[in-house]
Amino acid sequence: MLSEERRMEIFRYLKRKSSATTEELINHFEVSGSTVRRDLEELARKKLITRTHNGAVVNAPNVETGFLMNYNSMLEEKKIVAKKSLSFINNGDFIALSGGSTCYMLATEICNSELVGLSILTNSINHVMLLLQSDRDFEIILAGGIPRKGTYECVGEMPIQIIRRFNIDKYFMGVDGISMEGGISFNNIGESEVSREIFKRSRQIFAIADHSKFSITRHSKVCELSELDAIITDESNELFREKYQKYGINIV
Amino acid sequence: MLSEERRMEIFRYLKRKSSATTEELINHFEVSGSTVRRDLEELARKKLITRTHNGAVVNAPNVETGFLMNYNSMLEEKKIVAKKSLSFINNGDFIALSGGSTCYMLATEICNSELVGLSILTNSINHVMLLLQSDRDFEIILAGGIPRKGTYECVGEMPIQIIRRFNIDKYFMGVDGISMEGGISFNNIGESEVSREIFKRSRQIFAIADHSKFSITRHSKVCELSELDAIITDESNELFREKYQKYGINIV
DNA sequence: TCAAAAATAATCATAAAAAATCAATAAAAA
DNA sequence: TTTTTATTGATTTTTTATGATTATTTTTGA
Repeated sequence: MLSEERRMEIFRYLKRKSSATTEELINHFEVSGSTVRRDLEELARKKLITRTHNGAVVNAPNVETGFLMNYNSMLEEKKIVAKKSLSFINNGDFIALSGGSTCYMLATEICNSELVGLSILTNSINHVMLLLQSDRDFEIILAGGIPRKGTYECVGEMPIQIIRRFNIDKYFMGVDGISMEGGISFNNIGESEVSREIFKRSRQIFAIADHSKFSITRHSKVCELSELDAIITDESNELFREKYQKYGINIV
Repeated sequence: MLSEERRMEIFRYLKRKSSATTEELINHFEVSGSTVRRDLEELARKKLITRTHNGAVVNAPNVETGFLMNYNSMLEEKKIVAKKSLSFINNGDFIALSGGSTCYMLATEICNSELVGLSILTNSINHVMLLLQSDRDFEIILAGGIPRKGTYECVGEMPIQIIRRFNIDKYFMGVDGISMEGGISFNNIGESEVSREIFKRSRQIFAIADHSKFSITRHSKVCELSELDAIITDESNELFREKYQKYGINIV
């Protein structure tokens, strides 16, 4: 195992368990204490964890930082969600993608798929760059406007005006929070406004999110859970599934 | 196998497996360690992977990766033109940039300048990415629409609608052809249409082009030379200068 | 508060890998 | 063709990662 890989794994391990002792990591990764300590030191330097005397604790993830970094603990989960989402897309569909790394993953999957005749609308510059750089021949529409630093999503009235021109078959919406009370919610007003407009113009709406987004309420609400056609996620968490399905919400 | 081809293969291999040791790559591609290391070095330079002591890890796909603009010819000339153009921009200006590598150079210069309070309108995704990734705080407006493969410029009616909302101080227009008969011309209808709209909405218009663009007529005309405020170029070619100035055209 | 225990930090040796250098070869240009 | 340039692999020097050892610091409990 590469040292960098091991550091990533250690971080994931910590993220899953919230914290761990050095002893535990020594046994689990079968390396010496020196190595574990050096790795923890490195992760702490990157502000991903905080060292304690006999181990380490993960830092609260900063929601706005890191679009898709190597240390993103949900990378694998996002990939699963993206693959699942892909199966809902048919040849010739007119789809919309929200911003965010889960939808970016979906864009990657679309590029690697056999789908043809797709039209793809998005306000995310990232996604457009990816789609353009692929050798695939999709019809791409970039709902431009004021691009946000960090997330590379265009917000404001301009993208909304562009979105109004279209009738969308399926909207794949990467979200920041999913909860019974708060519905689908975002961290940013601008992004939620754009999202709401796409929502209005779409025949089918799929919220896509890894399990870490569940039971989280962010400040900008887009819609109720009951307004979704399905929530596509990675986990067959029976607790969530039961709870949501009781309210007639389709979880895939 | 060509070296560039092998590098791409190595990258694909790494993408599939997320990471690999140098040893592994040596065996798989049947080349020496030196070669593998040089290739990895190159891939790391392009920000596609991260080197580790005994191998490499792919970078999570993010915006910075992959976008490699081809600054083929006239690099130095374009830089000169960009630097000259920069001197026409004042703090607080609302400027527009056309697509193309000369304007991309200008965007680079703007990022490195001391200018403050700029608003920058463009239909080029490239330029927006560059400006967003800098640590500068400009107001950026991306006139989105249908992005063209290869040039990353948005064309069609949508960017035009966005452009109509603004009153622009200065338009820096990278052009494909400059000639007495053909005026300012472009290779692409879509791009020239967008350009014409910016032209109409701008108080001052600067055509920017290295000397290779002179005496060339492309199929899509944007405006007459007499409608320009100045042509900014690299060469003090007395022949051009005299010829153009005789017709009252300002060449800088 | 102090001392024992435990963990960390610092130091060092070693093995492995990478970088630098150089010569041979292949490809491209004159 | 010859000359130049780029690529490659072998050789060496340097750097890095690791675990063992020792010193220092922190924790804990009497």
